[in-house]
Amino acid sequence: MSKRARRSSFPEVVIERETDTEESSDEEEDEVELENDVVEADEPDVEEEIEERKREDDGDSSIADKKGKGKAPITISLKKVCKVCKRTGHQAGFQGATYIDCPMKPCFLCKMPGHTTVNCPHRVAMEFGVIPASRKRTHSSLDYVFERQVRCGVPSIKPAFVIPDEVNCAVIRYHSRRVTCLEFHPTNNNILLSGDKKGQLGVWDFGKVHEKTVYGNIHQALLNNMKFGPANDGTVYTASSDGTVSCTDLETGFSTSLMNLNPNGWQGRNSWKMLYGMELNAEKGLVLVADSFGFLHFVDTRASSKIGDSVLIHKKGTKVVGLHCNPLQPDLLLSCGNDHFARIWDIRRLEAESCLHALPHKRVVNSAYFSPLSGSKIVTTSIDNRIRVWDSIFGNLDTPSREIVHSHDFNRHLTPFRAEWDPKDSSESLVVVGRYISENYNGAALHPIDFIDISTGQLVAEVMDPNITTISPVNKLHPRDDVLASGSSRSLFIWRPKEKSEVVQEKDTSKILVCNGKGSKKFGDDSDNDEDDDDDFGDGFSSKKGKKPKHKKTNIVIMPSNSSKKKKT
DNA sequence: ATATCATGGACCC
DNA sequence: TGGGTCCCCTGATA
Repeated sequence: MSKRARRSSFPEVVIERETDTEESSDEEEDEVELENDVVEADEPDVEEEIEERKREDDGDSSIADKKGKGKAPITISLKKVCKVCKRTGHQAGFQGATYIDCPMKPCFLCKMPGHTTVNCPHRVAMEFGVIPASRKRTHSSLDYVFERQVRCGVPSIKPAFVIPDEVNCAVIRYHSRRVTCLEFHPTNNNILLSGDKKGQLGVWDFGKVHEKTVYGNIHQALLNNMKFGPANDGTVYTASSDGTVSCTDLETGFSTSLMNLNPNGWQGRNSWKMLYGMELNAEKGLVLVADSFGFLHFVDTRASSKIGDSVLIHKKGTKVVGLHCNPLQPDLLLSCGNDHFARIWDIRRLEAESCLHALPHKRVVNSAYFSPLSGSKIVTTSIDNRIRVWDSIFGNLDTPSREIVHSHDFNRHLTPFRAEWDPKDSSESLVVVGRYISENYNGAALHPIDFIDISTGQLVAEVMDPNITTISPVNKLHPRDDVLASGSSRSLFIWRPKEKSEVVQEKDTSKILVCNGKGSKKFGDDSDNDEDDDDDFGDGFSSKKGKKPKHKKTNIVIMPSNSSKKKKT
């Protein structure tokens, strides 16, 4: 009790010397256990003790003598130490399902010093975790023009957003590594393609749930991007960190390599080229693909070979992570990368330094997309935890027209977060993006998927499922249906609006597939009687944080990986 | 319950 | 500019 009271009286940043009696009695106990080996005299304060330990580590002579007397060196942990800043007096980490930030670090959400996530103004606000920065140039002449001449053409009542907020079906541990990208089939409404870190390509008919295929022979490393062939929707183009672009027939899995940037194999990391962003130009029959050294390459789809010279489009030696062509003017190319810029190019006049606009960011830009219908807006996701909206008509592109603070931190073990447009939203304002930071939902730490109205900066909806305890960085909204596909770790989820899914659920009873041999072993015995399988989804769902999630009754079908995946090699 | 690891980018000099 | 070091809300596996 006294500990807690004292902590709450702390100033936010300063840590006082440890003089608390209760704490020091703890220390003494520890020291007794340590046989008074290291700290004997007057109680030094903690920092001094740490110093002493350091000196010991460095082989300070007097301590070394002590060691020489046969006593084993002892590392003491007098107090609980913050795992983030290694100081005492506080601890960062989960308390139940709530994460306590280290007060010595800048806010984990907005990156500003002086407060933590718990009392971050961007979290305390109504929008809860998402708040817009104030609009720039609020009374410019452009705004006046917009209000007078354009607003009247825009329907005054925005159509209500339909949010797919309930998991309708899923494949648990579909992939053997984390999902890196998702793509809906352009004509078949129930087909979802997924790429993973290993380079495998998944084809899933989520209408039939069980119909799924994994092609494992296309790439050797991360499948970073894919696009359907514009002329033939039975083929898909893929770009990978193995440095190749492939074209794969979805029926047969037969795949041809169109380009290989590492023809001589592994020559060290300084020369190994990886492909990230990819885009198609149907008109010209081109695949545009960008590598990890800042270069853009062209592949002729008809000749199946690289053509033309590569062009440096981002700072030399930095990764270009995203490419997107303007939906109305396909010659306009948007690129983004690790040099903290998103850039707009005209591919008809493309050469180094020829970019039309450079959109500066504070950190790496994970993604940059033109708005899907008019192409007049741009949404970028940057690892400074901000989503930026740039307006090419009503803004000057020098500064974003809006910045939205949103938790989507970089983590080397996660697929980078990307805010994705809703292609069905005629107002071009709805965006979906996964959230990194967790929230305590009835005792479970969950990472929701956020729907943000970028015209207001407001959080329209946050969707989560108590059974999805992992972060969902990969999300895609269906081009025609009210469906959200999300990739979370190795699993895929299909979300639909609640009412609709309940109707469907009555008809079809097997909505969740559990793959992977180990998972299936645990549940293999129950696989036949899917009447009362409401205990668990599979061990991919077991929660580390907080209490085990309780959830509604769901039917589970367990498919051992070797039988369910017809892996073509 | 707990330890280990995978391994990209920031940041510092 | 390049090498060394650090890393927090992971997630799978031992």
